[in-house]
Amino acid sequence: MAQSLLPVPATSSATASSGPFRHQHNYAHLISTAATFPQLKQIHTQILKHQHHHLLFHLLLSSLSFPCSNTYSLSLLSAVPTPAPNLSNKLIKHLSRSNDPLITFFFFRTMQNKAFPVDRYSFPPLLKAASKSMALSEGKMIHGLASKMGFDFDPFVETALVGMYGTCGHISEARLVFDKMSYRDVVTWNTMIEGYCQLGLFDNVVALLEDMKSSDAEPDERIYTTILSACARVGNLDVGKIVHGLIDEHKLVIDSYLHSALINMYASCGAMDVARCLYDKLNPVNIVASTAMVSGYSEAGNVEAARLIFDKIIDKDLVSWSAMISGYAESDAPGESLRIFHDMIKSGVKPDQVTMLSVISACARLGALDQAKRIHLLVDDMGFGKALPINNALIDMYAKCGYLLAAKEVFDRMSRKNVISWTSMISAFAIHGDVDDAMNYFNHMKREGVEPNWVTFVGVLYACSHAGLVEDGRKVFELMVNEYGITPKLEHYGCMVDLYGRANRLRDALELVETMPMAPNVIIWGSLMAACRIHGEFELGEFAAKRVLELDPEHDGAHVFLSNTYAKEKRWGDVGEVRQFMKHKGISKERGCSTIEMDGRIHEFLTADKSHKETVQIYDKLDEVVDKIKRAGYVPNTSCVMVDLDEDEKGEAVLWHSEKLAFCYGLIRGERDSCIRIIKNLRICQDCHNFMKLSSKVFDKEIVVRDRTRFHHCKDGQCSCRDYW
DNA sequence: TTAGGGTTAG
Repeated sequence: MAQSLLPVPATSSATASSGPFRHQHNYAHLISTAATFPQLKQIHTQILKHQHHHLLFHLLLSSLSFPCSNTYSLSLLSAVPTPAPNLSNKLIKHLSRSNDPLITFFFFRTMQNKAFPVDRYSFPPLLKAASKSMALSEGKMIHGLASKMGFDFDPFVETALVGMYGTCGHISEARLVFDKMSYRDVVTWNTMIEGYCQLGLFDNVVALLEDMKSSDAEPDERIYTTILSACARVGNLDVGKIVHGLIDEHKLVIDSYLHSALINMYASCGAMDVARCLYDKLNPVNIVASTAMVSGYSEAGNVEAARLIFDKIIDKDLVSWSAMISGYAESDAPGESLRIFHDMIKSGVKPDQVTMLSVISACARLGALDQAKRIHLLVDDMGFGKALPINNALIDMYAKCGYLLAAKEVFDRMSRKNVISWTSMISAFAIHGDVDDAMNYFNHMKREGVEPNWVTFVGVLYACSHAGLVEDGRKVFELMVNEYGITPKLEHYGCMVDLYGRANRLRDALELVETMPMAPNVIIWGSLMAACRIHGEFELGEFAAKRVLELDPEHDGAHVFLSNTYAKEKRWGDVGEVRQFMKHKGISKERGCSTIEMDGRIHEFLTADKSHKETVQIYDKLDEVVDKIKRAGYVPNTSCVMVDLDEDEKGEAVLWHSEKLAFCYGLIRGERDSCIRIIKNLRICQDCHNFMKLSSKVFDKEIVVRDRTRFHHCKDGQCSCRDYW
């Protein structure tokens, strides 16, 4: 769009006697309406020409609203005559509210050198600037100056000090100032409470609310809004309910802020029923409350409900779009996340870095490499290519799209790396079964002085587990506890149980489950159960499956495991009971689903799927593939199928697994491609694994399959997992 | 019209 020009260009014939620059009020108007930085500079030229130097101060204020003009503004500051105190303070306030409040102190130093007036009104905005930029040392400096000038007993200054110390995390110093105050109003109380809220010190918050009762100040809706927002952030439903109770008790008027804060608190704490009830009473709804509902539903795993609310938001803003994009990115429908993202672009709302993090994460989940590459280019175009969190996400994305080399390239090109970068890379090696590099990078990061955190250890243990390195895993676990002082979490125990289980050390696995300091969850029992299936330990497996069902009565895997186990042992009564229960509850084995990306589109195949428009060719190709690999030694392995089908049925059930269909489609459409990439929702079965290995040799293709937990790179008849998975 | 406090994602 063309930028509006000045009414009369500075190079025109406008002089002191004619045109818009003749009168001072015209300057004032021009300064306030200047739309571009060059326009402002033109006005500057005219001001100097006509010697209206007292207008330079207005010009200075105005120049602050243009980005990247700090040097210019500072030079203006050196030239302006000393203003009245109110104007001087206006400048400080302006600076403190800018996007880069830290510059306030550069300007303030110049102002002091030029002997600009400083009075008690100067201090609150100066302290605000320190808070906003978390600049404790600047804040202390201002505190010192306030004391020197005798303003540190002004209630406004004191409140600002409480705010500054609170924001900078020095809560006891904030409290010290607070306690010494002779007069506290509701804002002071709120500022102190906010400090405690930021640190999640809710006991202090509740105590302070209690103290307020014996003070002159009554808690108002703003205080409650502050607390509710903090409760929402950390998911503290208990205190949130207490606050809700107090609001009702005091019959406070619930304005839209407070109403939205209540909705947000309940939604963030997962209490969607209450949130919904409040939301339905909110009239008119507002974008904040609606966005809170979108996030709440998404987090609760109910993206459909989130979408219904999202669709009704009239003027969607960056936050609401991003909430929906993030909701889908973490759901089972990451493709929808990308579609919404494109809608957002079309609607003209500009994504920010955080939106892009969700989009990258959606790509990672989707595993679609071409999409991923396009998003990477887009992120670079948007200027986010150097941002650390973006690069960390890109590492994860490429790794999960099966392109380990690209992940490593991103990592190598990063000028700054943090623990997340290293951890992402270690986890990348882990899911690709490259335990040596996972270990190398782990040692390398330590040499670089980057301290591993609990997530790093999950990655390293995961790598050990996938490679069956029991002793190494044990050593890493001990290192974590003894040398890094990290208390093992459920995730670490999960890795260890998996490690022992897969390595057929089921007794060790069970012992760990029974002695770990917290209650094992479904994943842990499920992992033990899976290990028992692999190693044919049906008695222990039955025990584990029953523990799984205690925690999740509708767990499909446990029911299937029990049913198969009972059938193997010819306990037909038990088989019938399990089947009956599953039928009654509508539980069935999760249907296998594989996707393959072709010509920029994602093609999805379910087990025995016949809905694809090239179904006939795909099944023909399947017959052809089976013929060819049989000559290379392929023998169908039906051990993963429900055991009471007859052998023919079993053969077909295995033959039509979704990854085989996706592979055949890849063969048909990607003749020239040397690599076929498939994403599968479940673990790959023995038969498909063998099928892929042999196909990689017979058709001379690299086949990359991502299953629920790891990658299989099949080439020349071998798999990177070395058949251990 | 010279100063201090509130809501949404990651």
